[in-house]
This record gives sequence, structure tokens and C-alpha cells, in this order.
Amino acid sequence: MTALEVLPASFYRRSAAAVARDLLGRLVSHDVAGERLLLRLVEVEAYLGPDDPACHTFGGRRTARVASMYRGGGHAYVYAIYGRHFCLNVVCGEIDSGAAVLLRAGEVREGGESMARRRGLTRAARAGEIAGGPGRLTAALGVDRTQDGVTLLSGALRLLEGEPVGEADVGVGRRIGVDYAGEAAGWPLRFAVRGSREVSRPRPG
DNA sequence: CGGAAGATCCACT
DNA sequence: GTGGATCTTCCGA
Repeated sequence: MTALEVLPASFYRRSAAAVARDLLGRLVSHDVAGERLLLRLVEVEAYLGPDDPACHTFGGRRTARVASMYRGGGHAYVYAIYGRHFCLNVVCGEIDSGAAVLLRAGEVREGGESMARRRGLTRAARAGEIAGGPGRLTAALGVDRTQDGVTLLSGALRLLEGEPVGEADVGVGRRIGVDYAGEAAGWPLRFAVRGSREVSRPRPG
């Protein structure tokens, strides 16, 4: 029994840290090619906005790339990285807050075969191989730059209620791949479901 | 206009 | 564990 109601706008109108914590156990749904692809979120990271040195909007930066981050809670922010991958973020807070949550990993709920195929996996996929990692998650879901700025409240890409995760099952740790941000890289803004095989390493405590 | 770096992933040793 | 892929974005000159 899974709660498939779409998460309302009010869900996103909070700090990125609060939204990130609350996103664990929720579902990402993408309707594509007549099929519903469904992942249960097990790893996310919060990026707090202009005062967060690890955030793309640090210092109030307003470039074409980050325009979606200022559109307010409930929008998608998708950007390309290292020339080969895309990262999917959920924008948080009010308009102009410039905060978001990066979706880092999910467990397959529906459409596993399609997602494995989109990932280019031939043999039977092992746990964590399909959507364990931000670039893998977008590849599995078929998300790319065309989804940058779309609403998550309706349309093909949505977040659903799922089942929230209790405190005892949540690990918190430092953010990955942002050491250039100095001390801010160590802020406790990475959240993961304890015991999930899809969570990338190092697994937060 | 050039250069550098990136919220990553994969193959190889 | 290390290094290469690959290209968009951004900043400084």
C-alpha cells in the first residue's frame, strides 16, 4: 500500500534542510513513453541558498543556469555536470529563496526494467546500480535539461507522498563532492535512509 | 575569447 | 584507489 497523492505546494515552502529530511521515503514519479517510473528516495542533500558556499546561488548569483532555483518551492532544477550527467533538484522555500534539495539516490518501485535499460545495464541489476547516485537517478528516470524549471505539482514529473521515514532510520552526514566550499561542506545536510543498499558511500551515520 | 572547474560515473590496476 | 571522459557554464582579460 503506497500513498500516491502528489505532495502539495506547502510541502516545499520550508527550509531546504527541513524539506530534505522529509523527502526520505517519498516517491519520485516520471511518466514517460506511456509508462510510470517510480523511485523511493533514500538519499538527498540540502543546499540552503545565497548564504551557503556550496550552493549554486551562493552570494545571490543569478545566471541563466540557476534561474530555476529562484522560481519558488515545487519546481525542478536540473543542471548538467561533467559533460555527461544531469542532477535533479527540488526547489524549496518562497520565490527568490534560491534553495533546493539534490536527489542523490532512490530504490526502484515501478518500471525497474525500463530504468535498467535507460541506464544501459544489460545483466540483472544489483542493488544500488540503477538509481544509486545523482547522475544514475536522472538517467534511470529519463530526466534531462528539458525538465529544468517544470513544476512538480502536476505534469509528468511529480513527487508523491509515499511513506515518511522515522528518526531512527535516518542517517545524517556531510555533503558529497563540495569540499571547495570549505567548512560548509561539513554541514549536516546530507540525509539517507539507514540500511539502504542504494545509498552512496560514505554512508552517513 | 580562453581557460578552468564541476553537487559524477566508469573502467582499469 | 586512480584517472579519464566530456561539455556546459562561468569568470576574467
